[in-house]
Amino acid sequence: MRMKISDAAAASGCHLETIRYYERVGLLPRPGRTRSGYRQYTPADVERLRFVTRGRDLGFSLEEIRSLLQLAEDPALSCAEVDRLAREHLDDIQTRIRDLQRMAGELERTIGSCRVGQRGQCTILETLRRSPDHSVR
Amino acid sequence: MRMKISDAAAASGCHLETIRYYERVGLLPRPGRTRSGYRQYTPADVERLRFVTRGRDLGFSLEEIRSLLQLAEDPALSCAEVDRLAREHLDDIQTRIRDLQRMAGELERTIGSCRVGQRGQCTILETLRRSPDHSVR
DNA sequence: CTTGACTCTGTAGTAGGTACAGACTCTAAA
DNA sequence: TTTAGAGTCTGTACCTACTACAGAGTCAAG
Repeated sequence: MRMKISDAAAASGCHLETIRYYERVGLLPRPGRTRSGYRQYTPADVERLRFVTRGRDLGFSLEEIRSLLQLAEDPALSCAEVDRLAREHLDDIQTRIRDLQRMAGELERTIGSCRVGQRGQCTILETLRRSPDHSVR
Repeated sequence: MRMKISDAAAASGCHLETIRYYERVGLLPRPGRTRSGYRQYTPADVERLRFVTRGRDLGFSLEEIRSLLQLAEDPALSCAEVDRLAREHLDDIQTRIRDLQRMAGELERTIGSCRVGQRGQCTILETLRRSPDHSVR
């Protein structure tokens, strides 16, 4: 039933040192210990760990996950609040996608216009020297 | 001709403390000083700063920018190496875009299926409890 | 001569971990 | 029984790319 940290790591897909880190920042309750001081994890701990790693996979910050965990434990289950958090996070991700797409677009155009070996001028370096191209933003 | 750090910041669009940081990590040469110890920047320094901030805008890491700066100063201008760096970076950005798009997709589906106020079950929290949905990856 | 804006150095903090060192502990084989 | 190897413990340092001070010195205007 109870397992050591390496087993909890294997069961949750979470790196062993990351588990200790989550405990330190208070995202995981301090687990029980064997007489010799080894941490002992329950299946509930593993579930919580999964919840955290799944949240990380979806790009939530640890603070957001902390809130989600509280909401998940709330018996009065404030679903509207969960919904708000998720929508805000989605907005944030979409902003990041647009930023990266802008970067990718500029890089593609720059790389595309580069004739490797052309004497003297490297268009990529010229792009970096130039001020930003506002026509695309 | 020579200017103080706040003027260099204004001229380059780079935060004042960031300029000192770039100097500390060796991305910017140590500038001259006035008798009283104030840093003095030349237009060439400002150009270099712009190059760095522009690189950052395009998502390059400081290490990548360090390499680009060296290549830019190389009289034998190894354009192929610049090209390789830029393409690798573009690849990296595209990977990040795909990751974020996967997250956004999952979040959208989850949020969409959530009927706020429905008794008992919050689909968003259920998604977090469940193991990842591999059908979409 | 004082006031306020600027600059200096050095250090600490941010997020989300990762990577040790050095000391214990446990298990299995010789 | 001893001993080797694997696992675990705590504590600290490191990573990126900055930002934000504290406390001291400097400069220009009124």
